[in-house]
Amino acid sequence: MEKILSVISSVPLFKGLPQNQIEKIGKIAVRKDCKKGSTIFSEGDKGNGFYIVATGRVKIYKISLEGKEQILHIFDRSEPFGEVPVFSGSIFPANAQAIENSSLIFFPRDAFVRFISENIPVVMNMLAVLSMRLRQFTVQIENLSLKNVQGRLAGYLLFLAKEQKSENLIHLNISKGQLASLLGTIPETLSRIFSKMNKLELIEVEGRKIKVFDLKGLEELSEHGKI
Amino acid sequence: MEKILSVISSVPLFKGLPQNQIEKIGKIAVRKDCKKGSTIFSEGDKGNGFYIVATGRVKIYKISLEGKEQILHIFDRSEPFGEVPVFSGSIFPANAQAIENSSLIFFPRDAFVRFISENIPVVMNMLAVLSMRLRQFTVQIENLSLKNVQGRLAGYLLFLAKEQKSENLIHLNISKGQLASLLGTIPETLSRIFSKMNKLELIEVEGRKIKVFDLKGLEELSEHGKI
DNA sequence: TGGTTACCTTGACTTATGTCAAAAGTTGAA
DNA sequence: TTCAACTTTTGACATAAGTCAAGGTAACCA
Repeated sequence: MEKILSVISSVPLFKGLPQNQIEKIGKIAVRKDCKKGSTIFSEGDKGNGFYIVATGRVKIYKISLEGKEQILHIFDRSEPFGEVPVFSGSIFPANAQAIENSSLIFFPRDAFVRFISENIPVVMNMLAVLSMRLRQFTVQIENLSLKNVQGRLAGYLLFLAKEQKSENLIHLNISKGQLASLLGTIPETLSRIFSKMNKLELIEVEGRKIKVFDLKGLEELSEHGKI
Repeated sequence: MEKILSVISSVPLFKGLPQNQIEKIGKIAVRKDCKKGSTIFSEGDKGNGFYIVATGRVKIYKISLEGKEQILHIFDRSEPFGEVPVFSGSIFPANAQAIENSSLIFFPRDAFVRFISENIPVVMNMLAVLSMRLRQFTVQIENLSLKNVQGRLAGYLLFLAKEQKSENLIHLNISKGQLASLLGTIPETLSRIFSKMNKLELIEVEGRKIKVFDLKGLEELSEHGKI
């Protein structure tokens, strides 16, 4: 039980809450463990609450009738997901699946709404979370419609480099197949673009490790889709 | 001044507010008139507040370096837009332009935040608004990545038919060029797909009027991208 | 009412990306 | 260690969608 509390108190969503409020919300929370590959919820399911990732990772994705997958987002430790149905309507707009063995904290809708209804700081934090997410989605829509796959990949590599604070060596945190889905393409195309970037001497790919030779070139590619 | 109040009181965002609160928020609001084609804000601008459409229409869009446009959303009467910077960071993530002569109501950030900081119902409404928008964006990302242009157009026509409660005759509320941008394509491609749908005897296009002959076919197209 | 501007359509061509199939590489459990 | 099950790569090919250029239509203003 302490473990839940320690996660809750480290989550930006509950930043600034006094200890007694943290404990209050800890009483609402329920721990759920998910094995890698297990489904957390599916599009159309009734949303009776939302989640926070305690450990592991979760992908949010859509599936076409033909079976093609588009990943909307991958959530890491201490990030909340699945809040949309809490505040609007009641069904999840997408699917969620654990991509690693994960431990989640679940907040049942009614209890949570009751809690925040008297807690302005948390509501304001939640507004900030949703706004950030909207911001990210505008970027994703822009990427899908205004950039080619090469530009999207370059942009993602730059994002990773920044996140990992490493300009020369970056590490893919998901499989290439999943990366393809996140970038809105298929593994074959992604593979071809990787080897193209190799030939252009921008990067060198070795499994999940990527050596970056030409950061400027990647930036160029990310902005114009070509060099 | 009464006009602002009448708009505010009809807006879902402020639904359920008592009259004295409506008046309070009316004192915060500022009216801004925009001619068709005028820019309301640009991506990267500092966001000092958000807007509600009183009359007219506004498009939110992104532009690539090459000049291609992707419309993210078109906002109608009584819909709020530009809230993201109010709650997260400070710059607008996209551009806004009036596509008709429009009258807007502007809410300066600081005064608005001060107001809702003591007004739980409005914050909860705002959470609902942002959640709805996230929902819409997930659909748009799904459309862009998992459907072809034909499928996206079919889906949009079905959406219009529903909105206009008319299964046989629908009316495009934007120019075909703008529709192309909303669907993530270019006018030439859109034009070709319209004439293809004509040949398939699904619809008949006459300017902005579209006669629908085969609703089932459109649904098929929207789901599978082909018949 | 005529003319200018913006909007829309059509045709010929190019290209990025997807499809299908098979080989090569990698991983992990028995 | 070995075999089976994934994952990734490669090749040949198909196709949706974009580009460029030109012509047609509709809309608007003076």
